Amino acid sequence: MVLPRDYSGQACALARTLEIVGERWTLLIVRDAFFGVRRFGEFATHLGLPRAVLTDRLAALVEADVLAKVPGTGRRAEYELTERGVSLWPAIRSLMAWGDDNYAPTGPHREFWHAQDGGVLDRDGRCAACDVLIPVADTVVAPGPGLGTPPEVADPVTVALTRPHRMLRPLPR
Amino acid sequence: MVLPRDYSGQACALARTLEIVGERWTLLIVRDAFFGVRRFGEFATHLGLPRAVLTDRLAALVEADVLAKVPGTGRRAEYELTERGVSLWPAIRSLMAWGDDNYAPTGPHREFWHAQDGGVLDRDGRCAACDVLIPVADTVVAPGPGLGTPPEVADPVTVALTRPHRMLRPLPR
DNA sequence: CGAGGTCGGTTCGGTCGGTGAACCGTCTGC
DNA sequence: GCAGACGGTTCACCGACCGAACCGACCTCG
Repeated sequence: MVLPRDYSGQACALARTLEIVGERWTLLIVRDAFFGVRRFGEFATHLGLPRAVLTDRLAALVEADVLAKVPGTGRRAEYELTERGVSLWPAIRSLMAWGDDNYAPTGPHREFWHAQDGGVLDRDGRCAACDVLIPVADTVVAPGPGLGTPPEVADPVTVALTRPHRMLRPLPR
Repeated sequence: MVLPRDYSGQACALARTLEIVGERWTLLIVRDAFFGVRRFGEFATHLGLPRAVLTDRLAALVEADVLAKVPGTGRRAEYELTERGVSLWPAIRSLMAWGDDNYAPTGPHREFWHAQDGGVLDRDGRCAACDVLIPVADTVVAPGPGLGTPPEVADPVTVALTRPHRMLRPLPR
């Protein structure tokens, strides 16, 4: 789509938001960043999108201050969510919840736990055990009942994403 | 974009959601539906999108059971949010809030009030006056400090959307 | 009843973005 | 030093989007 390079004239916060994260693939890239994906190749193999598009999207997200390009190990760059990027979490969480509600007859694809006490989080991010709003960084993402088993031979990124792990932490490599 | 006709292989609730509402214009159409827009021509004039695209999007939303095509006055059809469509509100609200937080230096574009007591709603939809979660149908949408004044000569739909009114109710014509 | 206007929608040609595969230079690990 | 991994670019093809013109059904008014 030219999804959102601009929604000209739309004096609306939603239109402005979609100019940033409304293009094809963009929200999936951001979601993966929440789940710990950080390197170009990891995004490419997990999402299976054309590399030229990935280059374009990452640059746009850095430009918009949603991701930051930071030097990683061995001089390879990594992409890391900024504070602005992390603040997108409630919106992404809501969209996932809607998808689970409507298209996951066997239950949600993923669950979220409070890292400190293991309590399950509701869709607003409140812990069932301690009844407190949990920041994303203290959240563990884990496969839910609706997440089918991945194909026998899956790439290492998909495998790493399918086991419980702390959000925002780089995937083990 | 082929935005989301399919994100093949993505066993993820977010990808599934974006297949439905991730294409260019789709979420803006749904937002307008929340604000009371119901007729083909109203969507077309307010959004300024190609009519062929609007035809396509409305059909897809009806097919996905987000909108329902109902007979209106004088045999003209109207498009109305279904229960499934209404349940998209938290996600849309979150995306708008993010846009306001990051790109509205003078304050939010819109405010939401509890229709019964006039209390201001926070971004989770809780009323500051009575401290209860307010359903969308009991919400009034009103211009906020960040919403610039529309151009002198604005179309009637834009004008109607710029004054406080109950959500989900058809716009006065 | 006939003319003009409104409305919902389709058609069409031009343009733009996405797709997928091949290619390239740098860096890493052995 | 060499082979492979990695991040990124290039290119040709294709489908979606854009904008304007067109169309038929219905409404309104004289």
